[in-house]
Amino acid sequence: MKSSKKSKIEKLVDEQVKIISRGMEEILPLEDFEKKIKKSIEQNKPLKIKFGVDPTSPDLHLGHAVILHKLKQFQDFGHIVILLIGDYTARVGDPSGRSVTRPQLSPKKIEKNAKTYTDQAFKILDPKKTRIDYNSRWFSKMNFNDLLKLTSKFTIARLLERDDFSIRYQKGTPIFLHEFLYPVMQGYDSVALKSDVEIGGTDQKFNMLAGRSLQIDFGQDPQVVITMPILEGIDGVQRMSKSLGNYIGLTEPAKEMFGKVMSIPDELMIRYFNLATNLEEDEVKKIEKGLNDGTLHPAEVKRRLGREIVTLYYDRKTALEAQAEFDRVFKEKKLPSEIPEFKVPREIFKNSKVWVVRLLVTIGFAKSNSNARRLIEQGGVKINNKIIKSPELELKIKENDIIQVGKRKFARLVISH
RNA sequence: GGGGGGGUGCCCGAGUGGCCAAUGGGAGCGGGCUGUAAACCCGCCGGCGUAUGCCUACAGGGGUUCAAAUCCUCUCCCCCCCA
Repeated sequence: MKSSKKSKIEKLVDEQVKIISRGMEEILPLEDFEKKIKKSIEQNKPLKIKFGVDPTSPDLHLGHAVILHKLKQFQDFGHIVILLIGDYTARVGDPSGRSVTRPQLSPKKIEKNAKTYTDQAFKILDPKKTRIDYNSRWFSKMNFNDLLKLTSKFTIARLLERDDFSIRYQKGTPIFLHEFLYPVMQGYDSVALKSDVEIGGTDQKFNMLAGRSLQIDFGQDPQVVITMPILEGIDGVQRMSKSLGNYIGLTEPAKEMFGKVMSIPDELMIRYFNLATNLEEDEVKKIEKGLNDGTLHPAEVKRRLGREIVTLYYDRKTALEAQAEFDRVFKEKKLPSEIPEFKVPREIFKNSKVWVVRLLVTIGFAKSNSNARRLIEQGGVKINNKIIKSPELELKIKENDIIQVGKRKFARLVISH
């Protein structure tokens, strides 16, 4: 009797651990994780899963979604997710990319960003099992004494272990003192929240482990650290990020999403299936096999990937429409079904004609006259599907003329009076 | 506090008096090939309405010179070594 009950709990533990383990990079340490899950089941008490959020760039993309999906799995098991808005740490600035001096964000702006962030996150997360907190809640009350106490728990050598610090140190790029404090602060967040698990990208490993050691110092049961792989952006090389411009945003229109997926390198497809869709492992294995033995055409597989991803954020129907639109524009080279309108102001007309270069700049398809000239000289500009050959051209434009730059920029002209 | 080395275009990085709007690579952009994939090939990559022309640019100010990214000087910033 007693033993069968115990094994039932163990089965539950195994199940949770198995699902959570899928697609993650590391669980540190695994034994602690099993213990925590077990305790949670036995006492029927959900675990607190912490995820730190930077309110400076509120646009979420598929890279963030990797973690959000994992958090959702925790929620499905009944655990509580804490989205910790790093409003206070945002003022410190992330240690990476020191050349960019971040503008100080006003509390209002931070609040707005946080709202945008959580709205997007709830495309995946269950709001009922999510708590939102702000780390200014504890940091703004701290004094210098508290800070000293905290910092005395870390050594420089330990901080220098961290990858990006040691690289910068070796390269001779400056590391500022306040940047050193970043892991300390993130670590203290875990203490303040008494978190059971912290989850983040592999780049956050050090900071999250700092949380563990601080919690021990504060006499708490240390959190388990789960690191998730960092998804490459659509360039296939660098991590997906807004500033690198290689991202697929969660709120992007379905057509954009689909199109961007189609432009990722083939080698990345399986990784995207694993990290950015909900397909079962076995299914992904099948696809991988098909690709390898040539029974599946890569282009077809990529279309499927596009559909899966769009379906996740919209629905099946929208995904199919996005695919149809893609075929229409890029396979059949037809005009998109919807073309954004641009008002052509009267001032740029001269004797009822418009200089092409000026037109391109006015509607924002070229950064400068020189840029517009180059585009034309290189044959990248079409009006009503006819290539413009001379940058000197003055043209008579009519309502609804279609201007195209490159393969994907279209505009329908509207003449304002 | 003392000594040394640096700051160049989106990034890396050459250039140490004229031939420098500044070699090269990366990123980006346009074209070709294709499956808007990758790889590859060609071209562009400060601005100015039409220019063997002008303007703005090599951390910032001042100066030398017919001529400066390059020399001098002051200021600011970064790195290293010693204390």
